[in-house]
Amino acid sequence: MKFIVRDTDYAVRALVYMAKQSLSKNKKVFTVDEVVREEGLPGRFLRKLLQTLAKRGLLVSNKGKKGGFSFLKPPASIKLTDIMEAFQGRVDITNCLLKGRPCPNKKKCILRKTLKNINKLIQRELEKITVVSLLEGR
Amino acid sequence: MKFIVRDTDYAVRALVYMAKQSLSKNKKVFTVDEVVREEGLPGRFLRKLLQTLAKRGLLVSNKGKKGGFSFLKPPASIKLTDIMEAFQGRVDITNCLLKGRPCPNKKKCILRKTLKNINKLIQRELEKITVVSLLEGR
DNA sequence: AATTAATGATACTAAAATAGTATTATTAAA
DNA sequence: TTTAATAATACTATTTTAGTATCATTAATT
Repeated sequence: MKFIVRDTDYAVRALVYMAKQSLSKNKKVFTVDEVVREEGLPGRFLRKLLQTLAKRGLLVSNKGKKGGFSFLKPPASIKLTDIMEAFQGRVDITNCLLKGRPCPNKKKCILRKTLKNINKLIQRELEKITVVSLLEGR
Repeated sequence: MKFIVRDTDYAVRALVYMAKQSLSKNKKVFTVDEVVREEGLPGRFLRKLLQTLAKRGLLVSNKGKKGGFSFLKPPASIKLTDIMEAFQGRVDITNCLLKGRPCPNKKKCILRKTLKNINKLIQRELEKITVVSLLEGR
């Protein structure tokens, strides 16, 4: 079950690396190439991901020599859900299918109710996880 | 987020229909064509799905004239998770990616722990849902 | 015995999603 | 002016999804 997509996964790795360097060495600016070297991620692809995070207001980007990406929001305030939303939308496991047509049973569907409740819980739990908590393992 | 795949969705619809007829009219055997007519699902596709359920031991199939599918397990004992497992494996949202390579951080990854706990909870909740509870909406 | 109406098994296929790559433009420092 | 970075956007290969198609088998009916 693909709950966390690859984009999110790669972005998390990049951010955790950046947070680590930022907290331990007070490093501020990171080029895509550096992160790629350290984390072994595909370069052009990661660049696109970091661009997305910049558009989302989690990072700032600076062009030109000495340019790169840095945190706009402090990494302790970046939730896993922020990153997930950037790449896969809000957590939503309540999908019903049936070929585009609306489910004729939406109102009384017990599955839907259950999934909605589970969804809230997932949301709450994932909001507790931040880039820093991922780094520190707690 | 694709939590319930189309196969599962279609299979659930078929089984709920069958359970309804079974409980209200004491109907026992259902052809694919009948279910397709009533539920508007793609025929050849549904046939494959019901075959899978038969292999899984939820249904029995009978070939030939007057053949069709009928419940092996009573519909009140068929859990949503049984159906999901047939088509999408066990509920597992704890996937880590990184291009095939094992995540170097598996042990202390807080995300992994959190997802494992959530996963257990989802499993427990979905096991409460059966074909009959879906039919009755409770 | 032949016909009909059902499933069984398996191969095939079109479309969409995923996971990237490639190219050209822009920008800022040295 | 050169170099080293990101920005934007188009392109592409692979995989997954959502089916369809074909032929075989089986059992009841005639």
